[in-house]
Parts: sequence; structure tokens; C-alpha cells
Amino acid sequence: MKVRTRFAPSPTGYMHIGNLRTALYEYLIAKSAGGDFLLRIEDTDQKRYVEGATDIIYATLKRVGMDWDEGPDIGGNYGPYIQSERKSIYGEYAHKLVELGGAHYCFCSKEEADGQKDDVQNMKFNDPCKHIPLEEAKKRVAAGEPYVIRQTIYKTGKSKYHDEVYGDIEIDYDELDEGVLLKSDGLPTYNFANVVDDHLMQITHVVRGNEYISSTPKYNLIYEDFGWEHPHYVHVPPVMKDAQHKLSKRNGDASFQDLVAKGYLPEAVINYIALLGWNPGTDQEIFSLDDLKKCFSVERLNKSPAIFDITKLTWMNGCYIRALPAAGFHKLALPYYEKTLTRKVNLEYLSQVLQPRVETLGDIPGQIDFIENVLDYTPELYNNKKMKTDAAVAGNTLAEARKVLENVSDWDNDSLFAALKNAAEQLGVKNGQILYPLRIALSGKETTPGGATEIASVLGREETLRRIDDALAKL
RNA sequence: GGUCCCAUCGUCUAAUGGUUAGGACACCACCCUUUCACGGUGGUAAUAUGGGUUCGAAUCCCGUUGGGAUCACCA
Repeated sequence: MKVRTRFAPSPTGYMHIGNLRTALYEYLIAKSAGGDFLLRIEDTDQKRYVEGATDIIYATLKRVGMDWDEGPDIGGNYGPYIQSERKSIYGEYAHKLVELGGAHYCFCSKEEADGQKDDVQNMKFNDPCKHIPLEEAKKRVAAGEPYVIRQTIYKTGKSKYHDEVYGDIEIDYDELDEGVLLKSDGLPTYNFANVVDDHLMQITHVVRGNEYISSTPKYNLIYEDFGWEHPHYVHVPPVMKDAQHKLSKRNGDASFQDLVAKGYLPEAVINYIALLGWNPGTDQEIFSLDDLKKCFSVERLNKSPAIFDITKLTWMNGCYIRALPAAGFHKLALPYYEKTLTRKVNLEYLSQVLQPRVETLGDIPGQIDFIENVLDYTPELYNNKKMKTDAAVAGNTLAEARKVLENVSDWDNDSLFAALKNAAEQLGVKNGQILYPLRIALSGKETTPGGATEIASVLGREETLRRIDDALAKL
């Protein structure tokens, strides 16, 4: 049988990292087996619906290359793929489940149901409507009395099922809540919709957060009552912000789009989150989506929560940036240049210098701030123990450097460096004694991306000489 | 509170009864070097705890502790 998985988010806002990772695992389980990955929108809670949220879902999945085979926008043989458009289907099945004995009509108000739960010792709702004879309940429904359909749990003893990650799970039927399946507005709850849809859409592997482990027996009961076979279950541990808290948008934790806005590459984010809870069994850490499709396996999924470590993601992002072709990096860096630079400098060369030095694109502005204007500094900046320089040395070598640089014919790093190295030899000083002061003069910074001659290459002859003059005046 | 789940360096993880407990990030040192970064080499650092089982336990069993989840007309 063809493997089919689904990503079934509810459109309630931004795409957070935990969600994206679940989608990734669903995608990989399908694709590593040559199966189908589908997208289903779970919008049965009209109160939580956020305008534009589905667009973010589409855009994110597309951006990372997780193409879906069936979904609201592209259709498929098992549609519609938006739950609010499937209302009549759920109604039909819910009433059928009542006939089958797996559910019953309940006329209690929300308040009545809640009121019963005050007892801390027994949180379980004991529904009086469960005992209303079906014929009588049907009459009340027909008479227009408001109702919900609740699951009826008649079994006793232990329920058992197998989870691909957690192994065999055993829960007493006594623990199971007879939850609402069809709300008074006629829409289903997740508890019902997911079962009906997963069956109707022929989903073979249900992948979801491990908070569903203990309610899965309820869903299995519904499958059984309908005479359906239940799917394989793959419950995955949460992605944490720290040891105690899940990563969540509500706490302002980074979403996928936040990370991209900060200059993380989508490919790096996907690579990183794939490894939060899964490992290939080898030392390989860099994986493209295609690589992952080839070697992913549910057996290597982890049981315990993983803390999202932005530091490691940052490192990995740096790997991706360095692996970019030069032109590719330049294209990504350009918008950042445009935001911070008005001076006309050698941007191609700047990119070349910057590429091995940035870990996220967001690092760029901080690296190139001196290009616009020399940063404020005092002559003490020229003091450098290792280079054996101070303001006096700088005054001399800068003047020499200026003379040499004036006569350099090809304004590129190699020529500039050769010329200054030669000058240092002539003067009988260390390279650093001429290059370090030059860096300060050109940038006003102790550390810069690239050496003094690289900065000079970026700035160009005119600006370089002008900055040296300014520095000499300052000394 | 009942029930379920989880537990290896600070973090992500490997080791499915026999390893000097391995790798990666971070951190530190050294090398390379026109600073920084990249790259290279090396280092610090872990089996929560108490009992079993076994010739032998990170690994299997039980208890303890710690953490998480769940008990909605949310998903």
C-alpha cells in the first residue's frame, strides 16, 4: 500500500518551528517511501481562525521545497482538503456512529458539563445523557433541542496500540474521556475530524505531537466502531525552548519567518530541525532535503524532547553560506548592502571578503558599518602590543603607505598587499606595523572583515587616500 | 491529583549486554595569518539516583528523584 501522510495545521497564525518539523517528518516519511504528502487545513474552530494564516503555511512549505501532492489549492481525489468545507461529511458520520453505538446525543450545556468537573479526584465527565434511550434522544433532536454528539466508551480493561516511536502504549479505557465529537454548531472537534479525514483520505501514517499519545485510544475506538483499520502512529516529542518550556509562538519564540528575516537560510533551518529529534546513525550533519529523503527512517526518531539551540543553527547557517557559490552569496547580500550603504564601493569584492565571515545574513550590517564612514576613534586605538604599534609609529608608516599606494597601478588586494609588504621591507618594519595602522585609519575599528588591503580594495583608491589623509590630520 | 511518557557532556546526539562512552555545536589552547573570520591540531566536559539480574549494565527489571504531557463544544 502506498504510504500517505498529511500535514494538518490549523490556520491560527505563524508557522512555528515545532510545526514545521512535524511537517518535515511527515513529508520525509512519505517521500522516503515514494508516497504522497498531503496538506489539509483544520479550521473547525472558527474562533481561532486567523486571516492569512493559510497563505503563510503555503508560502513556508513552498519556500523549503516540501511540495504537497494533494491539498486545498491543487485538489486531489480525496477533497475537499479544508475541514470547514467537509461539514456535511462529519455530520453524516457522527450520526452513523450514534447508530453504531459509538456515540450518543448529549443535551447538557457546556456549563453543566464543566460544573461536574470540580471534584479534583475525578476530572472525568460522567454524562447523564449517555443513558437516554436512543429513540427518545432522537425525538429531542428532531424537536430542535440543541445537542452535541459525544463519544460513548463502553469498553473496559486496557487499550493497547503500537507507536512507531514510543513502542507499545497501554492505557486503561477507564481513563478515557467521552469527549465531544460534533459541536453544537455542527462542526466536528479535532477528535472526530482527524479520524474521519485520515480514514477517508487513506492516510497510512499519522504523525503528530506526543501530546496525543494518551488520547489515541479514543480515536482507535472510533476506527473500530466504524470497522475501519487504524493507521500507523508516529508520535514525536516536542521541540523545546528550554528544559521546561515548549517552543511556542505565544512566547515570542522564533518562527520560521522570523529566522529567515534574521538572515537564516531556509535550507539551513530545515537541515537543523531535521536533526532535532532524528539522526542518520552516521556522523553526517549537512543534509539537503533530497539527502534527507534518501536516508530518513522513523526508526531513528528520538523519544525525548530536544531543545532548540540557536547557536548550533547559526553555525550550520554559516556552513550553508560558505558553501554558496560566490554569485549566490552576492545576490543574497545585496539587499543588506542597499539598506546600509550609500557610498559606491566594490560590492563584488566586498561579498568575496564577507562570505567566509558571516554566519547569518543579518551579520552583514554590523560588519560593514565602517564603509559608510570611519567610526569614531581615539589615537589610543593605534596601540597594539603584538604589532608593536602606537600613534607615533602609525604617523610614520601611514605617511609611507600613502606614498606607496598613490603609485599602485592595479587597485586590487594582491597588488596593494605586495606593494605595502615591499614598503615594510624597505623601511625595515614588520608588515603589521604598516598594515595595522592602515586598518585603523580606513575603518576606525580594531577588527574588520578582511585585512587592511582588502578594505582598501573595497573602498577604492580615492576614498582610501582620503581616509589616510584624515588619519594623518588626526595624528 | 489520576493516567501516560521521558532521562548520556551546557546543547543536539552515537553506542540496541563487553568501547579508553564516539561525533557535532559552544568554550579553551596552539598552528595558519595583514586584524577578524575561515581552515587545521589538541583539550575541558556526560550515562540523574538507589537496588537488583548478569562473568560483565549507559543498555534489561524494580524503586526514588527530576521533567513533560493529558484530563476543553482548542487542535
